[in-house]
Amino acid sequence: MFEIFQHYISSKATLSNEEYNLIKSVCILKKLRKKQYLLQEGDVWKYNAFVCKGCVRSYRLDEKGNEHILNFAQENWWTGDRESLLTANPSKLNIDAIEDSEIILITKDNFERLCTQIPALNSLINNIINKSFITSQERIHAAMSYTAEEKYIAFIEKHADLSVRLPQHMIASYLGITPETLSRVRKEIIKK
Amino acid sequence: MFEIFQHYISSKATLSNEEYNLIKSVCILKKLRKKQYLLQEGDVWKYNAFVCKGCVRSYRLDEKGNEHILNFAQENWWTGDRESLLTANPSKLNIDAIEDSEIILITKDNFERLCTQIPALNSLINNIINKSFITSQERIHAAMSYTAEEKYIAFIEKHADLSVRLPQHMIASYLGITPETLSRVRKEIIKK
DNA sequence: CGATTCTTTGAAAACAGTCAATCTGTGTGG
DNA sequence: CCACACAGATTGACTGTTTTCAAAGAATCG
Repeated sequence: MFEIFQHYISSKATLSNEEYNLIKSVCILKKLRKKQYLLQEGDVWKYNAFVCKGCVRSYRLDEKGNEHILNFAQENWWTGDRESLLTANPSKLNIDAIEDSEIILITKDNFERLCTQIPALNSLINNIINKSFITSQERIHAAMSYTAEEKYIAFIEKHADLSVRLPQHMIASYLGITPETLSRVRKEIIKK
Repeated sequence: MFEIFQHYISSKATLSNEEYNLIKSVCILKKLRKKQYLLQEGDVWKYNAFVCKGCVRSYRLDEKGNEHILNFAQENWWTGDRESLLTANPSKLNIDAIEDSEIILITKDNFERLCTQIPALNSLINNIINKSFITSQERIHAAMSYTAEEKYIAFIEKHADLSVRLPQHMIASYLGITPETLSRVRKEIIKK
């Protein structure tokens, strides 16, 4: 399982064997069954988490109890709650597994230590945060200016891989529309 | 004008006089008249920009030519287009001044050099990006699960200072609703 | 299989958008 | 200093998209 993480890192940076060993020594391996929680609302999140296998989603609940998916994370992507991690406040997020998954966890303290010891890892993770920020800006724009149909088309174009392994109602939740609307949108698209 | 920037930095980190001088030596001062562009769609953005005085907005245009405001930046906040900065792609954003403003620009190259020379500045800016990311996640959630009224109330609660200096139609644009809807929402709120 | 979960469909309702007209306030030029 | 122009805000009537609620099909899993 660590090999997957190592392979990911090596595609982004050049590290020595000692450095990999250093990283490996603080990795916590976690297997999740489908539907199992990685994080529940109210808990404080204390890790950096890397998805080696499977897929997880992070979502919030509104006052009416509706789920709103904020992010998916499949193989070779990061997950967690940066807000709770940084502020140590109880998380507003839930994260659970959409499929049986394997996750590597590194505690905040260990991760920070790694980052000072391995600058390349530090810039790697800063890069990820930058990308995440850019992605969210794009998503805000989509949420504000796209119709339901445009949102869906943009999603399957950008996330072709994800869109085939996710149930439709989760895509709907991610796009901020109801499953019924998504079903109708798809019907319209197929017509064309 | 640099004093404002210096004051901001000193509230977040402790730097030596030489370090401040180093920063000052690469600062480009830019004054903007109201409505003047800082960045226009299609240009490549190459700076880190800090607002000393005034207020700017960044927005995108959709196919119909409607403006959608992504961010405001008032005194002591950063602006720019991180996507264009990182990828060197032409920007999809426009940034212009809502009020007469004074901005400090630092070119990408100079900023990176500063960050390696002054680690505290590096972590300061990483902190900002983290916060920006958290803010956008919050905004995505709001866009997906709030009604127009809830969006507006959340906005004026979170941005009391901004809400009094912005024209209503810009707030509407930021919230992803029409000026007419915002006007009606306000009417409803006053009623209560 | 049987049970649960997911998707589809229909009809009605709600919310926000559009278009157009009017009102308000501000600033500029004569 | 007034008048006019202009940008912004409000209001009304109407439209359209999406939601809601309910029910029926389809698919998946133990």
